[in-house]
Amino acid sequence: MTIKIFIVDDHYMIIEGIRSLLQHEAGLEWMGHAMNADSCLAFLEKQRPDVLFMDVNLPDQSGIELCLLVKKMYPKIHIIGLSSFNQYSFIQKMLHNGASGYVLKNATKKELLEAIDTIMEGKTYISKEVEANINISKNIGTPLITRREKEVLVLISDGLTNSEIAVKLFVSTTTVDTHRKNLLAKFDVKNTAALIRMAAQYQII
Amino acid sequence: MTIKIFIVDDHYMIIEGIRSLLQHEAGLEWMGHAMNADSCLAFLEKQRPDVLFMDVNLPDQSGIELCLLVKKMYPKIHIIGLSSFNQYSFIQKMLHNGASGYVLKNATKKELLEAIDTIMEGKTYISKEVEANINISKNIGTPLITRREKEVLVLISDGLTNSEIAVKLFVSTTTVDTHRKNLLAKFDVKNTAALIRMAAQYQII
DNA sequence: TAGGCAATCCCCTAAAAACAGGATTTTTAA
DNA sequence: TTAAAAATCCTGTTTTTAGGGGATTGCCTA
Repeated sequence: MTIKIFIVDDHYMIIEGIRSLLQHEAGLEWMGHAMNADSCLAFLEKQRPDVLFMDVNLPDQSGIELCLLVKKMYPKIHIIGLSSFNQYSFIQKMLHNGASGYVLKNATKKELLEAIDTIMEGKTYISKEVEANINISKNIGTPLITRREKEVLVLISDGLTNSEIAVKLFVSTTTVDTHRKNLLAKFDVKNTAALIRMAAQYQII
Repeated sequence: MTIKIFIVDDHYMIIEGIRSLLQHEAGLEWMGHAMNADSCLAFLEKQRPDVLFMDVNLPDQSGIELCLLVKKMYPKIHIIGLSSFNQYSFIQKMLHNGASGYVLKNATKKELLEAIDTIMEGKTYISKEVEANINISKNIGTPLITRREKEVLVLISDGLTNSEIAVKLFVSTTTVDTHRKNLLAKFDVKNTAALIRMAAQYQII
């Protein structure tokens, strides 16, 4: 039984890279690629791969959302998250949304084959490099902020004051102030400057 | 006459991707790859490609520095910068350090061939996508800040208050305040939050 | 050698953010 | 369905920034 492989990624070189690494592998069948979420979904309407490599960042829709969608519609498809960044928040979200694995875009052929084997057995594959980072991230702790907190954070970084944010979000200034306090606490910083720098580093803004 | 191609990139898939796109192209000779600056330099001691694709981010040394080094030692090699990010500061630095071109990692085969042709004619190749971004970046204009202002900016982003910065720099708090005011004016923002976000975007901090 | 710029310092006021310590109501997820 | 989490609101006080004015020194260069 051959394992059917499909990939959705907007980077042509990654598609070619993975294809080049896997195409002639025994037991694998290369079904092709899509370069955005829409064409990926269109493809899945007609054909079903066993393994779907999915870029976390797609042009039309985030891979994180697409992952949830695909898993809901076709639960049998095993999804492997694909990203240049070893970023805990992405990995966490992909796995939460049903991905069975996560590999970086600098993975070797050996790693890819290992990933495919592992997830076809129903297990979860996380490359060692990523795993190490998860532990670090858990320790350092990328703050888990809520939707509303993120909204506020973005508006703060836009240069708005509490009262301006309050007007924009139709809430009281004290509410905004509370969100702000929580953000400072979650990021463990003592003022806005440090908050914004960390948010930028974590790529939240 | 065949054009000899070499690549230095730590992402295996990018290497394979480019190889897959170019390897069987008439007139091109694929020399191989290096995955870090050191092995790239070691390779160049023995062989000389005509075109060298160079990742901006390498594990042991930044591609920006490597570019300068390679150009100094082997001026005849044409370097094409390679990056996932359409970031003006990188592009600018690569070109300043002698690169002849800059392409993104989602380039198509056509684009790569165009890039190679263009730079072999001695011209500079910048993909349209990147070019558009350069113009935007130039218009927005990274503010010209002084040494001292940058010092203050970094300390602000560390979360220090004016008085803490004053102690650290052995100056009065009013001095720090003045620098801060000048920073706000130069970045054309009205508070610290927006200042830090811009500084992060411009990669000043 | 004069003008420009960087770096330093000062005063004052108003606005904003940080700190403290609450409370209530919705949502969400186990 | 129920407990936890998120979102909302409040009253205070203190600290820090922002905005408005200045001024002096020293260095570089046109």
